[in-house]
Amino acid sequence: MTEIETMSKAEWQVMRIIWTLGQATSKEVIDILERKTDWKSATIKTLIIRLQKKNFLKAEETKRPYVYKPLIDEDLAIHQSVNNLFDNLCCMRKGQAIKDLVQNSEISQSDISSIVEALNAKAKTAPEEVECNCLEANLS
Amino acid sequence: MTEIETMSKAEWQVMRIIWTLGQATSKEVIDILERKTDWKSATIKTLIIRLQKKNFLKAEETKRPYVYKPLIDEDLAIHQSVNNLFDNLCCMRKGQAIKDLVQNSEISQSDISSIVEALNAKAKTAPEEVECNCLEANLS
DNA sequence: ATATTTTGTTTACAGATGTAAACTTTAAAT
DNA sequence: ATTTAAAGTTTACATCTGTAAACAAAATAT
Repeated sequence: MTEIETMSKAEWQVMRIIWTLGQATSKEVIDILERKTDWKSATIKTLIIRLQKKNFLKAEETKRPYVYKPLIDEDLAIHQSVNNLFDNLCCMRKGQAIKDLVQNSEISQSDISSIVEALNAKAKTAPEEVECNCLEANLS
Repeated sequence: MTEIETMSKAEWQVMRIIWTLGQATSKEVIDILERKTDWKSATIKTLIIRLQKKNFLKAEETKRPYVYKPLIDEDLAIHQSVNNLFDNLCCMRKGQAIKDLVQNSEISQSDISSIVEALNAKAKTAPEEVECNCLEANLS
């Protein structure tokens, strides 16, 4: 199976800026992150370089300063990260974890409706109980 | 602020077993993980030791073999991990991320109801839109 | 044209993580 | 009492991550 490159916490901060702007120069990223964090510009440069090595970013090198663009879709990255974390959890407890998340996150009216809808659909075939498989040989 | 010790992916596997059993000897953990993974027993021993150093586990050392017990509640650990990850995300996208999670997780009927209830409560005060703050100086 | 500033690349280094062998101490078997 | 087996501790080593300085190349200012 292909090695899944993961994004570190610090790298997430860089990606969020570039996703939000669509593309950005290193200066733009540095200016924003210097306001958000106490990282030195050198640190942010390192993160940009690592993100390129991991193929999360590419530099448009036709002219200086380079313009950095995302190579991965934000929603896909979120999907992968979140599912990767949930793979660690006892499947019996994922429901509670989601509830906890709902209670601790700001969510818009339309997202709330959308989640409720997904839950209603899910209820049609959901099991009464989800069994813990933490001791089983089975991968997951 | 107190340094937050985090649990690595491999360490999660160990903790899940001990949480599920309530307590366990290293042999029990090793037997189960050798069926689940291709880790050598030495690897699992290392994980147990690291978990003790991080204060996630303690050994009952009154008699051999030691009995290892969790020092952190499973739900609390899940809460911390999940929220830690969600802190990385653009707040505008958390709703979608939760929906995605709902669709990709097995959830029991009762958990579904419970989440719907939480969402209904949330809807009472939820904003129409959640603004992206990825470029703001503000922490988080 | 040269000095200076900006931007990009290399090198650095400590701590965390995955992965495990080697060693030590204790308990069990002969 | 000894040998052996099991359990626990130390050491090891590569890669990843946080954090950044030093260096090189290009662009800008003088």
